Amino acid sequence: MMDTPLQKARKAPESMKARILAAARRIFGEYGFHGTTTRMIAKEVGIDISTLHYHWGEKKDLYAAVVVDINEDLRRKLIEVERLIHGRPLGERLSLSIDVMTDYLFAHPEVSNLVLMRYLNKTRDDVLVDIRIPEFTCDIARSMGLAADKKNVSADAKMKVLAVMNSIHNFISGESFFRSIVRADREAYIALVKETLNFIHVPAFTQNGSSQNKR
Amino acid sequence: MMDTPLQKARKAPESMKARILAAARRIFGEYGFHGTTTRMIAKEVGIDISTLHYHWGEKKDLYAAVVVDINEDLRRKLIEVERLIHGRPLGERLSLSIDVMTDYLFAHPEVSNLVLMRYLNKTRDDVLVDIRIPEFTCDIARSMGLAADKKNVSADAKMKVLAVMNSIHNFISGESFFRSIVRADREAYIALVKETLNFIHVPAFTQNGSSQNKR
DNA sequence: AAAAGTCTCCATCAAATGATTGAAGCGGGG
DNA sequence: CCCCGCTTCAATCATTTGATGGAGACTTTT
Repeated sequence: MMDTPLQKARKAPESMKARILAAARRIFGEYGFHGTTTRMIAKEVGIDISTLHYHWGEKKDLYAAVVVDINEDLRRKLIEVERLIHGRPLGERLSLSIDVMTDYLFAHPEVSNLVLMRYLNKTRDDVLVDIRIPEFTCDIARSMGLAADKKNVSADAKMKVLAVMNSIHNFISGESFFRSIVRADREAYIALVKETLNFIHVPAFTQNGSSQNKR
Repeated sequence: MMDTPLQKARKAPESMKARILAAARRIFGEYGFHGTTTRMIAKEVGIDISTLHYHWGEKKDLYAAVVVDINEDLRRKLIEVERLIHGRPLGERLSLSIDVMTDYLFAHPEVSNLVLMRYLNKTRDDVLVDIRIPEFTCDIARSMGLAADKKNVSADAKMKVLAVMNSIHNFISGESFFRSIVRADREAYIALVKETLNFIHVPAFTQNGSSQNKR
């Protein structure tokens, strides 16, 4: 006997609220805040817009939840990476971080999209969310040996971290665009991204003058 | 005797069509395609929306015109930079390019914004414009000595150029955000950006292995 | 000075969009 | 079995938004 649509939804392993959030991540990540309509998200989940509003309230509240969600994911991943690279020499730390973060972000491109959109696009209705990037930046700076502790990080060190982070996000978010330029399939493109990121960043951080951080 | 509003507009040095385009650059650059309404642009110019539609037709046509406009500006600037750096050694070429392009883009941040948005945000209504980035990429690759001619540029070389270009655009577009992180005023931030870009990119392109391009 | 052309605005429309309301479906506890 | 809370949806509302028509102001042409 067939399930009614309602029963089907009930049986879903994820709650409706979580399913909406997941869909919102994808759509907001693809089209941005103003480019996304609540109807687009509802359609992606296969529900009515009133159900969406029932669970999340206003559009901007849902968007705020999405931003918090991806920030949490990003934080978890960064902690994981920090553990992984602990104790290795700087060049290796950087190379490994690039490798792991690139793989992660290619699997979750909406993270890069939303991070980048967050400081590129202004939003007419100001959505107030605590963005965690400043905090992450300090963490990474310490982890890369650019600062002694995460409280006292120089502007210079922060800028270097931002440069590395952004260059990764850029290649993820611009995938479709850049792939058409270099004419590569997905796999080849990912390899190219890693190669390029290593080419650009490793020499800068391992050159003489910052080699005291190597160990 | 006071001029009527109409007479005042007539006397404007720029044509109404050009004024609308200039305002559209700013607003589209700030809020993106969907985040911008024709009313916002009209208000910025101080005119009625019907006047805007009279000169430019549909919203997407105006947006397309803006993209073409910034691409033309960017092309001109790149040619200028190419002339400026001609004949110098690679490290100097790169450093000088960063300096000049950074100054230019900080004076016209909507250029960076629109370029980045172009390959980040999808647009619901597909605006079809020939984006010139692929062409620029090849030009710069040749200019940087990464390719013999602009017809045969390897994927590898293109990726390196894209990495450099994007890192500049990023620091311009994210100015307000990044400045709050590093707590710098505009002038100090610009200096930090140049310093960071040189720190990141110069070693990569002047290290042993690519020094044959140094000449 | 009349006519034609150009440009601008006011009023208005139709569609899209964010949001709400009330009714109905569904499941669990009495 | 029936009530009750939780969830979902169809219908609907109010506002925003892209776009247009027509009248009026100004300039140029005749």
